[in-house]
Amino acid sequence: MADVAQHAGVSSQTVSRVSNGLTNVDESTRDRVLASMQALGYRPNGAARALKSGRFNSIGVIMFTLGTFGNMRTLDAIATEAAKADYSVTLIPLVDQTQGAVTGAYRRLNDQAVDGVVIVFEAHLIDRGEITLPPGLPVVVIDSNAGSGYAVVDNDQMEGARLATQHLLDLGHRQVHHIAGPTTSFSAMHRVDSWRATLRASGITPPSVHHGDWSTESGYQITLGLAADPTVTAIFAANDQMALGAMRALHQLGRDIPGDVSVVGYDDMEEAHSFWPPLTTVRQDFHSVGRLAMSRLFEQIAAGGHSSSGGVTTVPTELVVRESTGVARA
Amino acid sequence: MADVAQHAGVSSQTVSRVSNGLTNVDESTRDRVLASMQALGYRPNGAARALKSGRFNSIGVIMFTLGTFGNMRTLDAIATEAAKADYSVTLIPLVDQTQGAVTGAYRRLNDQAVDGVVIVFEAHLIDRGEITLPPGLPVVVIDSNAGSGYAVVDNDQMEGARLATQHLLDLGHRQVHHIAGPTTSFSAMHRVDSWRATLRASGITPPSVHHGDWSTESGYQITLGLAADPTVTAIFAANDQMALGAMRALHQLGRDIPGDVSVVGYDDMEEAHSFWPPLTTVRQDFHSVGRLAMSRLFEQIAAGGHSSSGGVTTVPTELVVRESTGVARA
DNA sequence: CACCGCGATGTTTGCGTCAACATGAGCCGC
DNA sequence: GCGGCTCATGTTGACGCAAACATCGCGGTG
Repeated sequence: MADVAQHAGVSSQTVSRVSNGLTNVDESTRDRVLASMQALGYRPNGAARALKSGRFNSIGVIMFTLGTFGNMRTLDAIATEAAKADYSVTLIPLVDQTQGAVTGAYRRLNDQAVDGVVIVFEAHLIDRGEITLPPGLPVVVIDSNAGSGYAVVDNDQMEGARLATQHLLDLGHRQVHHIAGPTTSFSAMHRVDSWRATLRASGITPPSVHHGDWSTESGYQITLGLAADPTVTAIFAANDQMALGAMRALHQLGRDIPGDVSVVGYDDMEEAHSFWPPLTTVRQDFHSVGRLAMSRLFEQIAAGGHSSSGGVTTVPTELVVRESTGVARA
Repeated sequence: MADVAQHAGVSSQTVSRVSNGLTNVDESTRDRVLASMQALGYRPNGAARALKSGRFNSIGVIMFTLGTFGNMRTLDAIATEAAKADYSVTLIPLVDQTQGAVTGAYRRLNDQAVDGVVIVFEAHLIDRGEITLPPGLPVVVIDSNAGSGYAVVDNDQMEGARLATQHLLDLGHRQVHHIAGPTTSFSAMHRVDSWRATLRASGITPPSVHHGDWSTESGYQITLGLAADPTVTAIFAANDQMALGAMRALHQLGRDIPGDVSVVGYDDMEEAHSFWPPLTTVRQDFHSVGRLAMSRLFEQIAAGGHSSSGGVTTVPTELVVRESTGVARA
């Protein structure tokens, strides 16, 4: 900066003013400074600026895996929103759920300069004390609803599962089987609860639940078992991948979809409308989740990080009916 | 930091030494300092550290979209590698390809403190001068091979397309049709070139190419047109999504896969083995790409960012044969 | 016993920037 | 014509940390 100042024949403070776009600089001086900046290839040092201002214009995102459709879409939305507000996004991946990995992320979080964090994973790890956040740091949790004091933004899991289950009942199916996500996932457990409640509301005793691990393979294996029973006519899978695996198993067993068995997924990933048959599924609005998470985070940052508003913001879900569901056989 | 020093009855420099894990501190002193740090909830200020050291322990990733399978897998690998080396990853999304968006990212890049950047998009934008990187900043480009002076890491697109095409020829198909990615993508164009070359090597005149936009929908639409011609027995799609769309169109038209038409994809996304039928595809090793990109970037960082080694590192691809391809009808 | 060396710790200084205050030149109005 | 005002610009100091250097105490050595 001093070099630029000398080159332009002004003081460094004037360079600072130009670089920050302040108005009280004479136009000719501004031009001269800009030219010098160009000539010397000057770029402001973000670290020094952050040091002075105490703001980093950066938010951290903590997640276990980029591998799931939902996380990815959420991250995309967060990054987009952050960019609009002139914030950058720093990724803090947790390689696995062991204590060591969590501790490492914690250290990286501390070292790193962020104004706030978004946690995209099951927050019970926080509750169980397996991860500790610096006090006073603005935090928003996505895709979970631990009873923690943190702000939470989530898709309406209860409503989504209800819509899916009710849709199958409305088509005349007498029973709806559920391929759930892992028991460690709050989202998965909410969908299970809501599926059960919806069946009970229609006077149906819920069958036993089958837990997969979100993968197509687990959906395939579980369905191979389920479909051995010819009375099974309706399957609700907790995500589109497991629904895809289920459909593969049904195809392989020669069962017609939806003639013999109806299948509903969850997520509405891009590919779902091109599955064979096109998949009826519950659309999650990840973009809104990301947007709302960011706006709640920005609120906290603006408030100095002291408003520990632990409310839950819920984003509505929507059933998308395609061709993998049909009326039950008579 | 001063507070901690006073609380522990030492100088701030000793606190600094403890915080950086230097060895020349008496054990009792270290314990005392650590206790004080805990008690006062002290966490080091990354900005100040970066300011002093000139290192940010952070690398930037520039990408247009998180929405494609390949980008997401690559990002995952990069984040994992970075974490191992104690670097964090800062996302710099480019909302669209307009000049404005690129300029915005450029500004953000300058403001942001990064030790190097990985560019995950078509680098011809750099060549065309639509984006300018600060001189001396270590750069690695992924998924492209612009003739720019930058280090490039990429999957072996030529080999992958050759494997796919040759596989279909080996099965006895007399002609292989290609659903390509958009013309703006280097990867897509390489696959086109290699597909053509492989056909010509067998004395076959390549048919006209059809460009999709990577989406299932575009694969579906193009295949609807292609399959109107009953002599079409083999389709090679430039990614798995378009292959999925192609299979949907074929199902809809009542064509058997692979009895009537064989389909090959590209990427080997998780879901591909659960498509119906399970998709024969070319597996790209995104993890290796991310790993190699990071190691080349770290080399440059270690060398002070001055080694503009513009070499291309190629990662081998592999054909995964499943059930969407079969011998040609007699 | 004077001296050296070494390891633990303290002191000083400056990284690049910007807020706060200081300066100084031009302008207005009475 | 001079006080007071505005606006452009310069000067100073501080943000939190760590490199470089200074100091201190202790044990060993000739």
